[in-house]
Amino acid sequence: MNYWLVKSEPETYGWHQFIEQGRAVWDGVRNYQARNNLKAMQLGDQVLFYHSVTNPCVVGLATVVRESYPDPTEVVTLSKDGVTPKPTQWVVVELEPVLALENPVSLAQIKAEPLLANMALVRHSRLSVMPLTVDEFELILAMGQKPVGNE
DNA sequence: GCCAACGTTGGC
DNA sequence: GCCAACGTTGGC
Repeated sequence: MNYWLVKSEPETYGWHQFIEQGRAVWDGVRNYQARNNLKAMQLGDQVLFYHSVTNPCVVGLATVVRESYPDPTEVVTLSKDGVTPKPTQWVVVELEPVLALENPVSLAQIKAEPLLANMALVRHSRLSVMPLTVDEFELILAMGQKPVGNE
């Protein structure tokens, strides 16, 4: 079992849309490090869903329901001979929602927590798919399920 | 809306 | 292979 965090801009694809659809094809990732993380995801892995840009916070928990396969949104390009398609290089996974956090865990809270200081979210703010340690994962989940005002 | 950080591209 | 220019992401 592995633990991950994925980012999405709520204006583009937010948690509520994810809930309505009940399943998401996590496409459009165009960064090698993030892609390698997608490839490493396994069925049943736990994935925190993070809203970036607007009120940045972890809003929910998802799980991997299909492992990586070529990204259908990738534009197919041809090799120099003009005939052979280049192998696709980007991948997607499919996710399903598990639960919404009662209290979204803000980036400010994460930054204020010394145990979370090593997260890629803090150290490499532009990475959109990142691994978490089990401790980081469980701590954020616990923070998100505490009653309001009890930090 | 601004800006810093980072990744990618292209000229040399 | 280096580096400047540029585009994008994301925090504030």
